[in-house]
Amino acid sequence: MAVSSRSGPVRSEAARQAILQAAIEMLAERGYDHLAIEGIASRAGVGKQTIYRWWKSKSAIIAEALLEGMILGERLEVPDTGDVRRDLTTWLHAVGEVLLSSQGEGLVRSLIAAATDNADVGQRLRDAIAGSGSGALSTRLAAAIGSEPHLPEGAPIDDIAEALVGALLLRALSRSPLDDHAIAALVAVAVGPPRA
Amino acid sequence: MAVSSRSGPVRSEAARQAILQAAIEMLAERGYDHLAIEGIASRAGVGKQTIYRWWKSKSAIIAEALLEGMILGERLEVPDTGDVRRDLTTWLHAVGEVLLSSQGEGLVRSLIAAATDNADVGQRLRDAIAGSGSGALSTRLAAAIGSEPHLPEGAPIDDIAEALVGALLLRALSRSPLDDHAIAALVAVAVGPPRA
Amino acid sequence: MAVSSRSGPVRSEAARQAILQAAIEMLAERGYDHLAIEGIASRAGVGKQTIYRWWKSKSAIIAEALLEGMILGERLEVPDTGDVRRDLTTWLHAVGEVLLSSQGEGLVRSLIAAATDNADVGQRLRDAIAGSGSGALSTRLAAAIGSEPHLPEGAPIDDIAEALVGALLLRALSRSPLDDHAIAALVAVAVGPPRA
Amino acid sequence: MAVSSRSGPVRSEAARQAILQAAIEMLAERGYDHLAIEGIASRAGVGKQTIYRWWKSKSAIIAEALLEGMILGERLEVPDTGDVRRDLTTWLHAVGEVLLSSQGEGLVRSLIAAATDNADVGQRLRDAIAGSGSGALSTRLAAAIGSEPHLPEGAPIDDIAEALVGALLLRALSRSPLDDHAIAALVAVAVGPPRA
DNA sequence: ACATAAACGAGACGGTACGTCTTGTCTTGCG
DNA sequence: CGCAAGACAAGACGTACCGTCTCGTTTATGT
Repeated sequence: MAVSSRSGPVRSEAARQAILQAAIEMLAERGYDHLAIEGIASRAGVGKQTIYRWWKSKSAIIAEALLEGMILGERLEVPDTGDVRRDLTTWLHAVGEVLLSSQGEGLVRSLIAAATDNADVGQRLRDAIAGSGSGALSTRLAAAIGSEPHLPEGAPIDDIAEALVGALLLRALSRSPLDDHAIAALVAVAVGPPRA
Repeated sequence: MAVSSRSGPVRSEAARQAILQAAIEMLAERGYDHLAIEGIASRAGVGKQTIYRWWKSKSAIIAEALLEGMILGERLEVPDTGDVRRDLTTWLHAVGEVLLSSQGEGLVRSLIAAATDNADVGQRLRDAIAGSGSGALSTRLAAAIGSEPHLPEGAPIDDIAEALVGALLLRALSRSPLDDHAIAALVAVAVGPPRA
Repeated sequence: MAVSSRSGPVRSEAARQAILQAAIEMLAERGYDHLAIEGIASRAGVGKQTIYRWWKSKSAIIAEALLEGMILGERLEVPDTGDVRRDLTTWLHAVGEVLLSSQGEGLVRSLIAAATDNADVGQRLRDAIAGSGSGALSTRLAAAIGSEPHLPEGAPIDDIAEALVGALLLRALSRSPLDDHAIAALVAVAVGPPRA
Repeated sequence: MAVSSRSGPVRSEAARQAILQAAIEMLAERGYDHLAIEGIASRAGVGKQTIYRWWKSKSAIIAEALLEGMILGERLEVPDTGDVRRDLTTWLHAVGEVLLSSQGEGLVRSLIAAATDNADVGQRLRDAIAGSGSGALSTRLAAAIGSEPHLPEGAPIDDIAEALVGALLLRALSRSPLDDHAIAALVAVAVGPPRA
């Protein structure tokens, strides 16, 4: 004898998808602070009220899109060849390219801007990159425990990952290129100086 | 025998100061994205055109105020007692309080938001905290070279400082509190695990 | 079986009225070129966009108010006692007072200024005064056909009316008072010299 | 032993001419209400203060240019062939062309707009057209006294001229074309119906 | 099947802020 | 001391969005 609470139509999944899709497209195109709810509604073919009914702010839309993996996708997975220095180096090169690419330039900063007024975005941004899933940075570092000077048993894996990601954000904010030298230095910070 | 390039009135220093002052006050009060140029002009008793004549955007105003030390001031200097672990711990406690305080909450995120559309702000933010002046983090770490496991001769001081600051920004974005455990972990990332 | 062309909210008649009312009040108070759209919006308790949505310029607002009879009203009707000379004289005295009165001073010139960038205003201004409704000048002259030297069968009634109104506008522009002598002369121009 | 009343340079005639010239050019190009004092100063190569020092408003500049004959020039002189009907017809055709021409379109309305906030402009506008110099309308009508039905001895010449000019202004304001029919009607108003 | 009622698209509304333009005054240094 | 140049406080311009609110239409239940 389950009772339904009300009659009438349910939330339109098509509208939800269209909104998220329009949001991430326009985020990439115009950046977070030229992203307008009216623009999203118009591009998604949706009334503004449909957005306001389900989300509190535009940052909440971004947070949801981020959670669904619609933004960063799998572009930033850390490889695992067994050699953690090589893997980190490879990954940092990939990240560096995203930071500089025409589509990524601005995207990362846009996400930071979104995080600025929505803690969820910040958390999901951190989890998505440093987090503990498969392909995530923490996981990769954990697998290397014992093999590098800075990664003894009990090393603060999560904090190392966080510091690494933080350093990348800082570079994104100051538009410093992530060149070979910087990459080597970051690897050294994370796992220790190369053996002689 | 300097020659002046033109005649006519000269930039009003009083107006410049009033604008910067009004900007940082309102930044602290209302956050970066409720900071309005009209509001700054009105609070500074200045015409809008006087702002647009000299700055390209509100983030440029913040960048200039930051450069003049009107925002972070000397609140974030790293102490130097000779014991780098103790000094970092003390400093991180101070930073943690700024991040949580009613006046600092939002201020750091506001600066990040400003950095989001102005590379200068990002650079000055980094320099102001990680930079190499007296009382700056890099300087303090350099002084400790040789005394800690992660700080041998040739350690990538600047990158360590950057990673530390980045980690703090990331915590600011995700509103993670900077508790004793996190502080200890960050110290370990920077200078290595405590000796037995 | 009329079909509506779209769904959604409908134009607010209250806002429209408030805008027209505010516009004519401020026109009388401050004159056409100190009439600001922002001022109208503010006095009408309306957003600026609500004005721009429906009118192209401030002169279009004046044109509409004029069309609705909100400005000149019935102040300028030509009387009809059967004696066209007496009627014109009476009417010109009334017009002269409007031109000189504190509320009319400026109002007529303001309407001329509005006509300056909106043909509709010019047309409605002409129609409202010279036009062919009941109480209008043309009508009164037509009724007098055959009774005066300049008004034989086939006289160019409309052009006489237009010339008369034009002469009044020219006096308004040059701030020449409309004294008894001028009135008599204008009557003579319109209907001919008095009989001996 | 003439004494000068003060030291220092004297009003620059070159600047005065440049200002008047720039003003009438821009008046023709952009219309009275897009005519900006800054624009005049800039085009004339003059400081704004030099304008404000000598004129109270932009309409005063127009008034002065009008007085000097820099605007209407001799374009509107009434011919005198001895046949007043023909002369008026010719003149009205010329006026009609000015009203419709690309350079005159707007110019007349601009002058009306200027008259709107400067009685001098109105007066000079009337005098320049209806006035009593050689080639002026009143003069031409006076010469025809006795030869036409509406022009007996003692006819109100000045008022007829004024009514005619007023009718033209009204047509300029309402953008009514001055076609052959209208011209014939105006001639009839001024001098009476054509003889059978 | 029908009534109910929520979700929808559209978009008008009162507002705030934008970045630009112009006003009239003031300031500086040249001639 | 007149002038060209131009900074200044003030404030209106017309545009872009905000978040709320009405419309009229379109579904999905519950009766």
